[in-house]
Amino acid sequence: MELTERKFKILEAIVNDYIHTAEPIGSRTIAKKYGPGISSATIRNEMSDLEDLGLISRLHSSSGRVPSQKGYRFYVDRMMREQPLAGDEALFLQGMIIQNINQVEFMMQETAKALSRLTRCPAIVSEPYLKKTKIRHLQLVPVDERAVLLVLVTDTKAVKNQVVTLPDAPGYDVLARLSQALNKHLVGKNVREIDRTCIDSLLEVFGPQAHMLMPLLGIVAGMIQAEDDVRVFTSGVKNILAFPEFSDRNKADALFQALEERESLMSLFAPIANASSSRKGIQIVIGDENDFEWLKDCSLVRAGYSIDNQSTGYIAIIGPTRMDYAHAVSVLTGISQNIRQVIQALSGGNA
Amino acid sequence: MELTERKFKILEAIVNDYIHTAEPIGSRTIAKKYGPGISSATIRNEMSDLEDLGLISRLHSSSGRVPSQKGYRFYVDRMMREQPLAGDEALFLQGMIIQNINQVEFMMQETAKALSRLTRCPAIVSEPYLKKTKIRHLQLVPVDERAVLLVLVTDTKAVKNQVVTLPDAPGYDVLARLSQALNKHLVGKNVREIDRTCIDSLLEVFGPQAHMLMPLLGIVAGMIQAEDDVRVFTSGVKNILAFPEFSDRNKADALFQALEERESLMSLFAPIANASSSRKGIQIVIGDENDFEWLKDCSLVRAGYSIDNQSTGYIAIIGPTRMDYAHAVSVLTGISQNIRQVIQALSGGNA
DNA sequence: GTTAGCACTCGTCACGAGTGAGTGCTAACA
DNA sequence: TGTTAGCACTCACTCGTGACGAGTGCTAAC
Repeated sequence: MELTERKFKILEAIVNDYIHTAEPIGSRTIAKKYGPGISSATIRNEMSDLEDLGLISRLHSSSGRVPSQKGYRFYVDRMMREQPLAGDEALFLQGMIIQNINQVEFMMQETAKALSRLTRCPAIVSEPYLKKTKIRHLQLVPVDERAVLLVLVTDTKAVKNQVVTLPDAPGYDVLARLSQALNKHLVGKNVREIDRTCIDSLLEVFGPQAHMLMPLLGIVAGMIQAEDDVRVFTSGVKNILAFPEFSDRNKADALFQALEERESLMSLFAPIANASSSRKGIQIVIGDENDFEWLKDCSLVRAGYSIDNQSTGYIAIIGPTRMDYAHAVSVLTGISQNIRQVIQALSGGNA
Repeated sequence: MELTERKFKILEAIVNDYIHTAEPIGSRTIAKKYGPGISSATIRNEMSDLEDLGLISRLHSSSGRVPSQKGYRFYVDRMMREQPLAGDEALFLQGMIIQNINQVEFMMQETAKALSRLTRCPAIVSEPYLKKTKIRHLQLVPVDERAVLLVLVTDTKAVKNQVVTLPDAPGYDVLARLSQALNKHLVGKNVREIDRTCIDSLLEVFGPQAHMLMPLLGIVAGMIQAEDDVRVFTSGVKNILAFPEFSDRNKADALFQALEERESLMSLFAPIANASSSRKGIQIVIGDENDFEWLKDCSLVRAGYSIDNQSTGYIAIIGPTRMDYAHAVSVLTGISQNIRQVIQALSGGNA
């Protein structure tokens, strides 16, 4: 779709205005902003064309125009300009790299908070997805006669733990041997690398007491395979109330509900099938393009954050389709870089 | 304050009605419900007396009456009847005692969910407060050359962990000795019992390498002393939107804000100074009785849950002053008993 | 192709009448 | 002395109406 320079500018004016005011834009308003060289009547003609193209629409016959979903998509793909973070925003992010953060959980929560504060939208952050994370250490901690706590440390210093009940009561020596064997064979591997070969050689080494090993292996596999174990953090959910498009109780309700449920939050981080743009690693899904009913009135802007250039977790915000995409993109870019720095610091690594 | 039988019944009718309808109650409405033996005019006279006593009030000169805060307090302390859980509610709770819950975190979240679902109010649940919980096991897990992960298991099977950087790089043997020493001297103790004497004897035993022990002791102390480490879970925050008294955006906003911040949530579990009733271990704080500005329009109903009759954690709900106190009390009672059962199962103990 | 002018549409706001739920007061009654 | 019926009064709420204004499309002139 090609537009004349003037139509392009008019569409841009409509989108920008509507993003900030949530009010339909009339021809006269644009004529004034666009400069004295053009009359409102001309703008009206142009707007009529834009409407025919499906880029803008009207709420009723005599209202101003609002961008359509197609219009937003056009804007995001073709018109949105890169926007540097405002000075105070950049400073805010600087301050976020707090020293002595040694709990991934805390860092995630703080990230979500920063994200929602800067964008004024609900923010969702998922912790690093273990699938691509390596096991750094495994430890068995006795809890009960037959129960042990299996602690798994990843290379991002995230810690998972689960109590496992063993078939026999393991002596101290057996526990030590189990620990050693698990570490020897599993440390340094990610999920893909824990395959049949690996497990077989582990069982072989352990010989007669292999039956003690099995439940542990199951749990280790479960802990890293199951997406279930990835924690998701939200912040600023109430921000949706500030958008007039959610003043309808029912719409807000559905969103709130979804944002409280882990399952629906995880679905935000699924691969995106529908049309969406990916620019500098930022994906934008607008309105109907979303797969889930509760998101049809919203747009999702998300980014993966990465360690050593491997994507391992997601940050995202949700807002009305009218949201300030350009600003969202710059904030997400900034924050995902931030996380990378912090995680690298955490894992004590040199990038 | 003594009331005649009739005034008592009228007040009761007003409170009960208002709790369920949120509409001011008129004399005629009461006359009809109260039975045919009394006229609305008489009720009006009685209501006038109740108003003089400060138990009910009017929104404007010709409106019906609503209970005042003092009226709710009177109701809670003197009139509220014990109410058994409804059959389906009891069943719901039964179903909650899920097998194989071996993560305290998950259990807490489920509890909050149940609480908010049954009361239709925002629910807040704090995990067991370590101050009264005993250390079951300590473990040092190597993470880096100089960094170790300190894992602390409590007798409720809750697990805390934190990465500690040591002054020297500890060898494997040193780590083992550290682990042993910590366990020998700290296991089975709660915070009060980790005193100077305990620490001194620990340092003495360890002799020349005491400097390695100090940072660890600091962290252990921090982990259990700091109330900071108690996690708080919420659920059903959006429920406040269903109450007409929070249709005002600003009121809802303040509440949402507070319910997202750990600090304000923790304050809900502080000792209660003001007037409040405690009945079967349930505390009720009504409106202005609350210490915090953001709670002045709400009532708080909370209960401690306990293991071996020691209070260790809290569950609570927040609602409008008009909330259904009797029902809240029965739900909180049921759930706190539930938690006790689950935790006992978790800690593998025989009550 | 652009623009001024004009008739038309439609949402919003302010106003006023009507309605109904509720009250207090008074006088009569048991 | 307590209870009740009747009545005048208050006040929030609803609904219809008219004025207003922002916006449009169409037409004719430039």
